[in-house]
Amino acid sequence: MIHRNRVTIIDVARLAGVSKSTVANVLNSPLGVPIQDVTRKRVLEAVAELGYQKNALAAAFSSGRTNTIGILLPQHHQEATSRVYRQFGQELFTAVFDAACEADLRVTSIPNWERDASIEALNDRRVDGLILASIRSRETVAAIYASGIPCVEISSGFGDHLVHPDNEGGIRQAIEHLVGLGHRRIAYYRGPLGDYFASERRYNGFVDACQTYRLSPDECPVLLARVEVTAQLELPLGQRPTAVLTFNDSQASIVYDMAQALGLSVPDDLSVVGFDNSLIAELIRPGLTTIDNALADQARGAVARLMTLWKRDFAGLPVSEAGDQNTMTPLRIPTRLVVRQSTGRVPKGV
Amino acid sequence: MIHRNRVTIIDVARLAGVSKSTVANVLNSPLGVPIQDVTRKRVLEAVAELGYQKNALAAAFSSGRTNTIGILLPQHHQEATSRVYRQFGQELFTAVFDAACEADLRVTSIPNWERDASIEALNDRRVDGLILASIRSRETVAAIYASGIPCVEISSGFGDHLVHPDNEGGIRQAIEHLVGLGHRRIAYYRGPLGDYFASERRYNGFVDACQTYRLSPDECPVLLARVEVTAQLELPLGQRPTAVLTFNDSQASIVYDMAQALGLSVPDDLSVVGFDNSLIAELIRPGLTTIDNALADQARGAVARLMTLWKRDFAGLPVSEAGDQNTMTPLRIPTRLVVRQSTGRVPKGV
DNA sequence: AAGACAGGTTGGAACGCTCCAACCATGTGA
DNA sequence: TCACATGGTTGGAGCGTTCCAACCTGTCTT
Repeated sequence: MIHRNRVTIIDVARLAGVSKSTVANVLNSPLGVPIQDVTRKRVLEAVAELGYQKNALAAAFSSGRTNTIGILLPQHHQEATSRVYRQFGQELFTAVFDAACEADLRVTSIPNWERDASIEALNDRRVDGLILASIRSRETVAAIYASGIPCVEISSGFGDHLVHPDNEGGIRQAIEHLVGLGHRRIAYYRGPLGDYFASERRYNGFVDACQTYRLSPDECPVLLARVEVTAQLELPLGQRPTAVLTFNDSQASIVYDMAQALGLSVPDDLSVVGFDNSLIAELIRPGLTTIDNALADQARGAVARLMTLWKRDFAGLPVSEAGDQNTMTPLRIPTRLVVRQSTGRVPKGV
Repeated sequence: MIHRNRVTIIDVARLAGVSKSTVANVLNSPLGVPIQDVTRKRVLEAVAELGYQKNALAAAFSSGRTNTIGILLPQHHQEATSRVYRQFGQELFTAVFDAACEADLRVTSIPNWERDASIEALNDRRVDGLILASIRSRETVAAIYASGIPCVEISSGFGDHLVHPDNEGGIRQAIEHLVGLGHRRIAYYRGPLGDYFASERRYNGFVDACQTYRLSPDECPVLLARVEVTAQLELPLGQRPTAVLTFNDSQASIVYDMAQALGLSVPDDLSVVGFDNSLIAELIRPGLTTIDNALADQARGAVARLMTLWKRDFAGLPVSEAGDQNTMTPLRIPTRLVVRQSTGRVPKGV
């Protein structure tokens, strides 16, 4: 070990002619310990003169708080995981990172967890809390909650502390947009994804919105497989959907490809709406109209939630205290419609 | 502080009937301390029985080693930063993360650095080393090196320890591919990016490759601005480039848009080749032929380099020891041509 | 005058590891 | 027999903070 002889709090104390406790009080002043202005000034001068830097490691060890959030991304490693899918995790990481920075917290990515079930390894005190992203295994989530580390889930729904986009509302916004353009035959391509939390919510949102806007279920089929989409698009005008709403942007790009194969133009013959406003929506042509899932807001919400859990933890209350409404209520983040070029008025003759 | 009464190494020692040093020796066995099999067994049983988990924080504090790599992504925060650009940083983070996992290391993302020049804040002992990604400020890099934290640069070239893709070789592969398809008029869209490390290398690679393949500089213009690209593509067949090679994938998608605006089909009228094999290359249509920058290999290389720096540090040698060839030589990672649908045979009649 | 109290400061224990010098057997060569 | 190495184990110092009870010095209250 190469302990370059660093300046410690004691050196500062000596130079300033005070005790190390006083130095600590000055440096951690937000804690509310009163200090005379003269003293504070002397200490700060000594700090500046010696170029003192707090040893974050020692502080963390002593206090038990690391000011670090761990983030668990789903199946980060699996070779089979497609790049588009990883993309979501990466965007989420960035969003959490930015939110954490605003709160002066650090972020680390936690490895390997789903593969070797090494959830206990989380317990090594390196993080004060966890953010779980889009986890699909109920057991995993349960085990993590059981470990006692404060944690918040984003885009999944197994545990106590949830943050997710307003999936139903987002779908409603999409339908509203399409209805406004004259569409009545709107298919929902639910896609092959089964076990996502969002999948179910969005599906429910679709059914609800159809009722709200008095769209007949016959005219608004829910499609599960690619062949079904193709079959629908092959129907003659007047019978085929004039718009397809998809579970996420990646599915929308699949619809693009199918439409092209059938000689249908987006948006002239077919309007397409995605969900998430991921990078792909920006990149594919025509630009995809989609529902922004407000990832940055989700992340901010998750970080804030984590911080309230800490505060409560600090006050000594049990985490699962019943009746603590404001932390147990899922945080639902408003979505926003982003209109690009993939949606247009319903074709003439419908 | 909520010190849940956790199991410590001393509890294990007591149960196993040995000293805590012995427990430590068993648990850190790779260090080469010899231990009797009976003892090891007893200790491990005690560990299992008590469910002992090493307090990583205490270990880090005591040893001064955190087994954590910090990664500095460029301009992470700036609002103006485009999503496509962030994408690179995100992919890099993932690549480093994966590489670090293989080496049993953690990764944290370091905030705010370019904005408030808080490089000293890196010195808080939270990380053992740094990976700098595509930094554009020579001063920043110099300051970080000066701080004494071992660090390796990816895709920039200011300091002592570099990892970068074989930019020249990649461009050569691209040219070779195009020449093989019959192209002679190959434009290089260098784009507006000025101060990237890779920018210069790739440009040099282009000039070299043109010489190698005896392509005349007149027929192979280097384009800096969009208007120049448009001007070139407006020339009649026989005079206009039949292929455009771009500095990166994002530029290639711009060329797509310009070609479409001019009624040129990719790849029938115009072949396009990108660089990086980023997500965008996969997503845009037609799929973009591009040079894979082997980010995963770059990351692995960077992590490995960092580890050799630690080893050397540990041996007490000065970091900037002259003549240490194998750590001072930049690591050049081979690239790979990825052929998709954006390249085809040169149009008839050229 | 004595007590209570507030503002400001202090000393030292505690955190749970790592690391090292020292130690104890036992075997080996001279 | 002694010196010496070798395998295995141990006790204790040290890391640099945080946190708390205690303390000091005034001022206010009764």
